[in-house]
Amino acid sequence: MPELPEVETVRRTLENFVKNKRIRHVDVFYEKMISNDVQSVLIGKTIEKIDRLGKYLIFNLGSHDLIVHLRMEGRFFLKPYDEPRDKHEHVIFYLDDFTMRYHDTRKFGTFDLRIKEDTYKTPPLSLLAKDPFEIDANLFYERIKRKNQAIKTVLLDQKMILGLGNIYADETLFRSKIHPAKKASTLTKKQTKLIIENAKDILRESIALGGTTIRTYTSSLGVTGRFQHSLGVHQKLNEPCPNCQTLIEKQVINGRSSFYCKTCQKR
DNA sequence: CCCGTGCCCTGGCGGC
DNA sequence: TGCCGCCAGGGCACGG
Repeated sequence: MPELPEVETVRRTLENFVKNKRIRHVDVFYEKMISNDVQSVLIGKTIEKIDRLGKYLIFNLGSHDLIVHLRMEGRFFLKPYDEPRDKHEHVIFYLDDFTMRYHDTRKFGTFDLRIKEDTYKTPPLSLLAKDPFEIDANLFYERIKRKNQAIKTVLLDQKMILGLGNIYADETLFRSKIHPAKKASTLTKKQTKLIIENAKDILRESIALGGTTIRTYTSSLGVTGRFQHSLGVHQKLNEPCPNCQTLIEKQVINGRSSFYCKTCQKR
């Protein structure tokens, strides 16, 4: 599941190859992903650059932006024009001299076209909070105090704090020694600041290692992340805690699997 | 407004 | 070996 570090890795890698390339043609094999009118706008546009906001990629096409969310399994591959289509390739962009193909086994990914002026003024991007690098700790604490949800749920809420998904939320709470089911409103200011600092550290470390390659999600373009070797608790049910050897437990919180050490992480 | 639930989708896995 | 049912999960719609 690509979170901020994985999406940043994709952005950096992909931009190297497709920057200043023109979209000559687009084939869509799953209509729910891109509608016909969107498709026609894309043709003839040049990919000027690729930005990222949280887990969204923003392809700058001059007058328009194409906003892409990879969700769980979305990936881009670069292939020659004549390479046969894989059954999970749902959108093929024919660029100047090769194709950029959107591959997504679960078809959860999304494409949204906006005229440039609207990109950051309209949903989904207009609704997003700031990421851990930009967020104001005092304001975040004020908002967290009024939340009746578990802190894990709050960290996954992109309107509260941007860029964390299930992996990095679990790891942030582990490093902060806070139980994922702890009510957000009971956190101290000190704990809130600790969460932000640890989230920054973890995201930075992961970006430096090319993200996390776990289970379903491997990046494309030959990039294999290495942060999975740094994980403390996520997906480590019944493995010993790296701090105290207590076996890692799992609890479903608001429908999301949450891994934690019951000894290190206080409720 | 706030919060919880179900949905989207399909490969992979456990159980028999 | 084969088949069935269930699970994973980010964001959003919906309902209490």
